[in-house]
Amino acid sequence: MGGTMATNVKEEVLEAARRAAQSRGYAGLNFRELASEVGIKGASIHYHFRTKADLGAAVARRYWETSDATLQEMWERYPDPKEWLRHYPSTFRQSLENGNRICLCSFMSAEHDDLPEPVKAEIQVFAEVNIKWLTKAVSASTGMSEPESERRARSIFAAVSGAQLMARSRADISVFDSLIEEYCHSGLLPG
Amino acid sequence: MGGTMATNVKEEVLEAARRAAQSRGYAGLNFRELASEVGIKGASIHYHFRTKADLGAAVARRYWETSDATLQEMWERYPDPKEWLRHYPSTFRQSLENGNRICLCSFMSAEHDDLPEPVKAEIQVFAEVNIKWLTKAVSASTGMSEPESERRARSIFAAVSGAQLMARSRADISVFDSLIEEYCHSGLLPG
DNA sequence: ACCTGAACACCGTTCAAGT
DNA sequence: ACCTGAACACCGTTCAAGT
Repeated sequence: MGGTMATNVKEEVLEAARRAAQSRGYAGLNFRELASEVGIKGASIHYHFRTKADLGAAVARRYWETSDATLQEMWERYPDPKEWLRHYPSTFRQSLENGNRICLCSFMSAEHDDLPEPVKAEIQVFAEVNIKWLTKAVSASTGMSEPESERRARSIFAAVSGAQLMARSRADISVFDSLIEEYCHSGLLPG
Repeated sequence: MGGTMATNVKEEVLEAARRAAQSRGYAGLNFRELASEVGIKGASIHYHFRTKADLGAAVARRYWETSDATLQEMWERYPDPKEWLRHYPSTFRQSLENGNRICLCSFMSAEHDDLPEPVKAEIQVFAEVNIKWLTKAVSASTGMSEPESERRARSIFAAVSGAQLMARSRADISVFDSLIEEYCHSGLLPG
């Protein structure tokens, strides 16, 4: 009878919204469709999330929190810093595996001009969390200076995002793998 | 008098739609708004473009045709193949300069799942045209083998797209410049 | 040939009402 | 506490009808 066992409608909406937003963006989110997935009516979502902007911001916040946790786990799982960078692209690969979805941050970066401020803010945090993690990983595995590591971290983040986007446009995950391989080959990513 | 002097409503719609799509995507295109920019009513656009899908496909086709012409000009303007690659990112930079817009292909790649087939097809051609051009530029300036050059060309296209997307999310063109610089520094782009 | 009014289906949102 | 039907103002899209 613990609270954790109960189905939580709010959580289900949040999860359905995340999946939808990774497929069709913030503009593609709609209350009536999300509601029907969860088994309630469109109007009922407003009980849990006051506005669409609130839902979008909640989804984006949860998204970077999850990413943060996943990256921290990689911290602990692999002893060698070089492993960190080698495994980083797999977090983006998983979105593609999961219904050819892309990173929420990438989709919402494209939608930038039509996004409510609070949503933009949470999306920014996702990028910052990833870049901070990458900076440490680059620094630890190459011995680059801190500003150099950050510049490299940013370029890795942008390049991996671009690879994911291109793979989605072909609906072909092997495109992603080839691009990452070439990033390694060219020197952007380590060996 | 000459047909080239007459204002051409269809052309104006096409141009307004391109600008809108680079800001807000295919989903963000709307007939009433485009029409009011051109001075007609929303419904009138359907005389020139049967459906939104037809308009989208026409915009995307025109987009790769223009890109193709621009790239061919670079062919002729610069004698040294190394200049070709150095100038390639500037075509993406211009979209950012022009109202923080992004490449139509990038936005529509994100929107992949909600795109009519003919639009997807034209967008694919844009990527192919760019990759073919880049392949020649890489091959001519590095002496890499043909398959190696194409792999590198694809990774440059993906990475530059990602850099543009990230710069848009910050609404800061200097982010783009820093990323390109770091691509050069890392070896993805030449020196 | 070129354009429009009016209708349609759908959206986010609100709110009084239900349990 | 949690959900709903109905209504509202608005949107993109369509099509028969205008000139």
